Amino acid sequence: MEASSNEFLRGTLKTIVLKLLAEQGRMYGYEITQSVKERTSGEITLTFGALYPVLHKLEQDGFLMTESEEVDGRLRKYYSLTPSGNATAVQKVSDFERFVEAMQSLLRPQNGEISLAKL
Amino acid sequence: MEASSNEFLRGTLKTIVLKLLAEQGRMYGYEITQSVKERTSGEITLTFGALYPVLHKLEQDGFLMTESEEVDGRLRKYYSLTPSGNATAVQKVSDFERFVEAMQSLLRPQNGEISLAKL
DNA sequence: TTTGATATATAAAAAACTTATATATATATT
DNA sequence: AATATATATATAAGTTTTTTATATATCAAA
Repeated sequence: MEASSNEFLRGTLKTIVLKLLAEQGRMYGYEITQSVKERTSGEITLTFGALYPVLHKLEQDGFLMTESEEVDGRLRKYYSLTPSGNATAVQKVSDFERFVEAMQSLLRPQNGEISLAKL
Repeated sequence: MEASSNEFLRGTLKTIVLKLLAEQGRMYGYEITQSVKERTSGEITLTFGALYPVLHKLEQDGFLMTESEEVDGRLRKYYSLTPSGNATAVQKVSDFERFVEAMQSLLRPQNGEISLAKL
């Protein structure tokens, strides 16, 4: 019953994180994984081993800032966007949309394929 | 003037190659790079360093078969799909479309963002 | 003759991701 | 009381994928 690890996720992780933070203001790591799972009906699952390194990298690069809070005796590390993180979020979402359009022009059925599908 | 290397291309290379071969019947490496560049108006550019290893890998995995031909004194290695390659092509294109739908549900502007964009 | 287009290929390095592991608290179940 | 599950972050080892650089070779055009 495991959601098969998605090869297409490669390269989109930063975009997802930046976009969710742009939208939500601030989130903590665990919350991001849950949010992605829910909103995609389980289609996309972020693993912690992938997420945390990405969060640290984005922080290093000056796109994110953090504040730690103790909630119910557990530590939460909230991430939010810096101004340059915000700009990058906008850019990356737009880049992804352009990429998908380019992919559609490759993956759209061409000439002969339609008739085959009609059989 | 270089097309900036596209991070989103990660993980989609095999899908692109399989789909083009499913559509065109047979192609050689160089032809694949040119076709992708043209059809995406330069948006997606496959590098040879990435393409050839992928072609070899797909051949190893039994998805592609090859025939070499000499054309104008130069060697061309034509690739075409095996039956399992054909099935994989169909599967991967469908997987990619599902992935894009999932991504849309993450990247679509939510609640507050629309009004911000309207300012 | 040298540049650009055509054509394939590999090796070294970097980047990204998976899998496994570690730690710790709270709640629900047996 | 013990165990499992959910919450929460983190890192290390290993694999895969991709980038960048390099090598080889023919043909056509400037």
